[in-house]
Amino acid sequence: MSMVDYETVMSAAEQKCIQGGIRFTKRRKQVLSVLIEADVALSAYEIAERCNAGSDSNMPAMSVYRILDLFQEQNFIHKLEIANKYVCCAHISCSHEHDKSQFLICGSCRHVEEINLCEDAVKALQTAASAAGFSAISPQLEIKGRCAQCEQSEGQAVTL
Amino acid sequence: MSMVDYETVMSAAEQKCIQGGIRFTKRRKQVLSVLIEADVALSAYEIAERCNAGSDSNMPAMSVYRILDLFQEQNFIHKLEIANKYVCCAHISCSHEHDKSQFLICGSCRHVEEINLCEDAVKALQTAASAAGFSAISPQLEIKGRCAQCEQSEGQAVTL
DNA sequence: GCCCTAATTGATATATTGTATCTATCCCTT
DNA sequence: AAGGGATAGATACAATATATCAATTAGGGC
Repeated sequence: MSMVDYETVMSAAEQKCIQGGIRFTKRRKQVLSVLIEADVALSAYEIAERCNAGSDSNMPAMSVYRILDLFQEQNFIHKLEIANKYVCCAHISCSHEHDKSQFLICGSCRHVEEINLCEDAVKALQTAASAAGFSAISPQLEIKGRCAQCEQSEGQAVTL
Repeated sequence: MSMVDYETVMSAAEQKCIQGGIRFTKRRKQVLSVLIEADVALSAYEIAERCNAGSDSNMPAMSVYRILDLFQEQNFIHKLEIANKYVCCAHISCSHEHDKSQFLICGSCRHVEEINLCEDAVKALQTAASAAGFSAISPQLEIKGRCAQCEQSEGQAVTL
């Protein structure tokens, strides 16, 4: 996520770990670093690769999964289920409530924008869900699309 | 999808295949049958299992994937990407344009409802997407939730 | 009807994503 | 320093999906 400041996020994460009685270990720092510096969503195996790229580190994919689980519980990251990939939360260092997360996911370049829908739109979704008998809908909404850059560079060729 | 009539859908599919110069083979009929009769979303391997259940048939999973690809092109089915599962389109036998598909997916029992959002809500999504630089968003929207039945039977235990 | 071609299916291998389980190590507390 | 919980390592395996090439089937022109 290109909009976040590395140091700010890392120290915010560290603070939240301390407050939660959780260690912010070397492994966890590695994983979070990779996610902060990525400007696209990454799979667990891609995260492992990036951790290991050009270094002596040996991050097993299984550790990545464990750390991703922990980070999701802590709201440090989000899993994009339509892509089976992970992104750093755009609001780790804010005091946001994380009561909802809405993502635009570019099907071409995998760039992700975390957006905020207006209340009315969210309510419309909830109303439609209620009408269909769904009393509780997930606060996470994922919308696949095509970012402006890809739209421009590839013209009309839309492969969602 | 419990709301569709088996014969109506099968013959509609057959007609569309003929019109499209595509064969509606035994294999393809098997897969579509299974999807029509399922009231939840199924994975490709689950479809293969059901094709083979209690019969001499030997449907390989690879064939299922090929047929699912074809059916998606023909708009006979939808892939739910947040679940990696497949459902029969609720509108095969209608003359709908299939310009949009919106799904509510129960995270507990996997029951799926294909709904129609009001135009305003759809426009709100598009507006939010445009503001974030996404000029083209997918017409398919997937919302994870919890159906009324699961909500009732499992009380407050929400595991989305 | 027969053959040619294209569509369809069979069969096998492999890639990708994710879970389960058990052991070893680290680090904090006492 | 020792005990114990949190963390990490290691291995196996399950679930989902793609790639590839060969075999078979079905229609269309002769």
